[in-house]
This record gives sequence, structure tokens and C-alpha cells, in this order.
Amino acid sequence: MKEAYGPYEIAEMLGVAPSSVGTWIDKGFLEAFKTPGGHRRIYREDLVRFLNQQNIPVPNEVKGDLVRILIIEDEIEVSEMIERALSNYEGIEIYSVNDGIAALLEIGRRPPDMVILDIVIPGIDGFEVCKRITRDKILKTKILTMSGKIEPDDVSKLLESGANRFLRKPFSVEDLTRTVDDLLVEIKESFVDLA
Amino acid sequence: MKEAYGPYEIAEMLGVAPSSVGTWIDKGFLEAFKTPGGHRRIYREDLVRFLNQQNIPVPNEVKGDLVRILIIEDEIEVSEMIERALSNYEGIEIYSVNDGIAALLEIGRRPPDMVILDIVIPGIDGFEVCKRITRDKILKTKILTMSGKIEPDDVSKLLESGANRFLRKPFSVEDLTRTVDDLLVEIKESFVDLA
DNA sequence: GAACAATTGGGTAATTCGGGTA
DNA sequence: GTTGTCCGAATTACCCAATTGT
Repeated sequence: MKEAYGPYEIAEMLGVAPSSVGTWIDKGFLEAFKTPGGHRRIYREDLVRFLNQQNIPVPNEVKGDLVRILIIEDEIEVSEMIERALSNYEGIEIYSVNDGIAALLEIGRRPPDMVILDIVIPGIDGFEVCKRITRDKILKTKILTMSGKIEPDDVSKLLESGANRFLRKPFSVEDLTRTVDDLLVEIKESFVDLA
Repeated sequence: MKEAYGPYEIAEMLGVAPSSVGTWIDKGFLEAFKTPGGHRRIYREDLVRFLNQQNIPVPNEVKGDLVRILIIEDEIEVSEMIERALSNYEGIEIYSVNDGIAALLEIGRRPPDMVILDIVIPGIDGFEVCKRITRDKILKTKILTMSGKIEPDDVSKLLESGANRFLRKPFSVEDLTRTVDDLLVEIKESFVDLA
């Protein structure tokens, strides 16, 4: 897969004039480097960061293929149940961890498009994870939270922290898949196909 | 780790046409040798030198020989002092974060060879970070911990948790560089093991 | 060692580029 | 803030036989 783009390419992708892309680079909105001959090139990683910061949908060509879903849950039975429930979805990749520290390492390693997060897990505060994922504009991760013991007040605090959905445990497979389907639609909306 | 690249490979990495890489070689910007059949090959060392000379960020794929050091410290003055102290080291790359969550995300994204870790930082327990880094087989990270307020008992607990060294604050530049030098030797020794 | 796919060099014409300016 | 136009320069596409990798 291509790892760097030229201004002309990006301009065509976004429907703007090449000189505008040059302006963005000069103003520091978009990170770029120069070839020995002075032509500008933009690493894909920098392009994605720029698009996310500007709330511009990321073209599928730039994003890659599979929608990645990370399950963060310390009860094995629950995470296995979730994996089973999602196992016949097409075009997604599921991986899971069972504590908060491993979760952050994994998010850094391979940023997911969606996390399914048990608020009460060892190692770290679920609220903080939500806040952090939301604040970090590089990540456009949808957050599905879940918990058994939680006060009504906490649910709204959770959503304020950046969580997109909440499921009270125990929940049925139908509850889960309905919520995941919702979020998948939102994720797909943030990507565009270039015809 | 791969030690030599072809023009096509480099072209793809930088988002450039293969023939451009050929031009750069012909003009002397980029050092290369020729195979018996006349094809050009570029040593990684020469590629890195070229990228640095041109102010082009070195893709992760290429910078295998750099020792990466991550500073995890919430007091800006301290982290700046450390960066200054290490700024004239050759062959290392320094980056820093100021809270535990950012640290874990960064460790996942670009695994460091050494972390310089303030035990008391916002967001997460320093002991847990040590344990987790040590347990993770993918990470071969050396851990240099530091703190001002800590009980003697805690120091040994820290070393049990996987930390390789401990520095009591405040420490001098000499204390720091001596300890870092030690760890750099250990890191370089483990590089040899892989070969 | 043979077969096959991928990469390469070399030359030239066509395209895209940056930078200054409108 | 974005786009249009100009020019010299850098990059690219295109060709195919040869080399290299698997």
C-alpha cells in the first residue's frame, strides 16, 4: 500500500485546488516533507491526522480496508460471547484484551475504529480511557461502553466523557448487535468511496 | 532486518516514482551500489543518511538501528533537562509524553528501547506500567525509573516489578548519563543476540 | 535448474510541481 | 481562504529487454 501522497493527488481527492493543499502545508495544518527537488510529499499517517482534525471524512483509499473492533473486557466469558456474536460480520477484524494497560498499548499499536469497553477493568479508569480516546484527534474511535454496577448519574457522565453508547449488563446478543450495527453505520459514514 | 533496498521499494515508501529515485542516485543525493546486472541497491545506512540530509522523517520500517528513548514525565522542566542531557548522543531518538495514558498509547505505537519513567505521574500507576512492559514479550524495553518521594521498600518493589534502574530526584546530569550509558550497553548487547 | 512474476535501467515526451503574484 | 495563471525545474509515464526474486 502507498505510504505517501502528493499535493495534486490530495487536491483531487478532496475536490480542491492543488495550491490550497500547498497553503495548508505552509500554514502547518498538514505535515509534509520535501523531495530533493523541492516537491512536497505527505505521509499517509499525517494525512489521516489532518483529515480527522478537520472533521473531513477519510477516503477509503487512504484508510485501508477492514473495520477494526477492540474488545476490552476482563471476564473471558463476556468477551467470548461478544466475539461469537460478531463472528459472522463481514469486513471487520476483532481483537481483544483483558486489562486497561494492554488496551492502551493495543490502541496505540493498531488504532481500532470501535472499542467495546467494560468500564470496570483492572489497571485503569474507564472514564479516563473514554476521555483520552475522544480528546486524541488522531483516533476517530467509536466507543461502546458496558457495565453491570453503575449509577444512573454515571451513565450521563460516561457519555460526557466521550462514550457513544452504553449497555447495561447483562445484555442480550440482540441488544449488542443492534448497538454495534448503529455504530458501524456511523463509522462507515465517516469514510467515503471515491467513484 | 533488511539491510538494502531497491529503488522501487524506496519510491513506494516516499510516494514517488521509481525513476525519481534513480535520478537522485545519479545526482549523488543518494548513495548506491550496483548489482552485477547493473541494478541499483541502497544500503539502509545510506538511505537514513539521505533522509536526514533532506529533512525527511524516517519511516518506522527503516529506522531499525536507532535506539528509541521515551521520556514519561509530567514536570516539563525535568523532561526538558533530560532531553538536553541526551541531545548530543548519536544514534538515538528521543520523544516524550506527560501522562501515563499517552505513554501507553505511544509505547504501543512506537515501542521504545528504553523508557525514562517518573513513577508518580497522572493517569496511571508507575508500578503497573513496569510490570506490564516487562510481561509483554513483544516489548524489550529497558526501564529507568525516577521519583522524589519514595520509601526504601518501594525501590526494591519497583525493581521486582521489572524496572532496571532507579534514580532518586533530584539527580545530576552525570547521574543520569551514567545510568543511561549503562542501559544503552545492555540494549546494544541484546541487539547482537538477535543476529 | 526451469518457469514465472516482479523489478529495473535508460531515454524522451508529457505532466505536475513550487513560488510569486493577481 | 481559495483559486487562476505563468515559468523554469522536478517528477512522472511510457516503452521493452535484461535482471532479479520466488
